[in-house]
Amino acid sequence: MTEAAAAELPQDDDIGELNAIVGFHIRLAHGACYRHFTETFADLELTQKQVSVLWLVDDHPGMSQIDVGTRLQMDRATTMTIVNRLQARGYMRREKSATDGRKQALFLTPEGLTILGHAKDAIREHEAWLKSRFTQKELDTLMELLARIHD
Amino acid sequence: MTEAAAAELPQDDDIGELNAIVGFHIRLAHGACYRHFTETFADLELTQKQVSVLWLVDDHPGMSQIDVGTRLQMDRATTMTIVNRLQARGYMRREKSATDGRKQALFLTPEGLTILGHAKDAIREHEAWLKSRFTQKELDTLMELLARIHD
DNA sequence: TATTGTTATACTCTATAACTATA
DNA sequence: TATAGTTATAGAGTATAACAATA
Repeated sequence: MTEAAAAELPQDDDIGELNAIVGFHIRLAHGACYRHFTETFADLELTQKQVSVLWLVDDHPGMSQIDVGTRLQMDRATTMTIVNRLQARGYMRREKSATDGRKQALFLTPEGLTILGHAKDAIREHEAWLKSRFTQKELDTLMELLARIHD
Repeated sequence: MTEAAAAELPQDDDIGELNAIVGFHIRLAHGACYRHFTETFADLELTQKQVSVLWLVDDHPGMSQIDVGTRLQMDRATTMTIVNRLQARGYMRREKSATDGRKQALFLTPEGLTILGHAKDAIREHEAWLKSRFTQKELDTLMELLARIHD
């Protein structure tokens, strides 16, 4: 790099006015998490959303797709594609709901339970990476502030 | 919903153990921002990433694609697709760099400057929505904590 | 050799619209 | 009428791999 260019671009990570935009920092932080998550889960071949759905359905066996979508803040159609993928891989099954014929009841298969176990191990690793830069008090603050955005 | 089902699913937004995962809150907060941003920018038909690139190139005229990618934490190929789209819409142009033949120098067109002006207005609206739930001190804290994740 | 841009390719998330079945 | 699931479709971001041009 020439001296003129170096003067023009003082630091490699200088983002100028964008630095004052809150939404921009949320986006960058999310991107960093996304990339680390993808690396951590490369062997399991699971995405953040897929793990969230597996975890949630394991917590609430028999829940409907619309419920999954509501809790994870996804559209019906978006939920559909994710459940389809998990079902195609043998991790989840659909059953007609006994109480409401419009709904499908979702359950993990034994294979789904196994992969969720591995996923939770990987999540612990991923969370440790994320938490390493904060004190517990800072983590509590961060989660409380983030919750105000998505609630 | 039956009483049994209501007991099974106490709250529509109960996400169980997932609530303790930091990465999950980042994802949800990002999703909420993403959706509000998309609504706010529906008329302009610009995405978060597109606005970021326009803004950054306006701040640093003549910067290269690799620089854009580094600062916004994107892959070379990812940067490529976004710049292609902005160029196809007439908002940005490429010039061969005078100092390094491998690089392209990026500039906004007059149309790009105009749309960026409108985008900055929309950003103010979006940021106001985001900031409305925080005090200034909380905002400072939030941005500082988020920066520790993406730096 | 390393860097930058480019092209081709692929996958996931996201959503809208329209249709079917059920409440 | 409203809700839930389904299908089709499309756009955007993300990345890897391979290649060309340049440093």
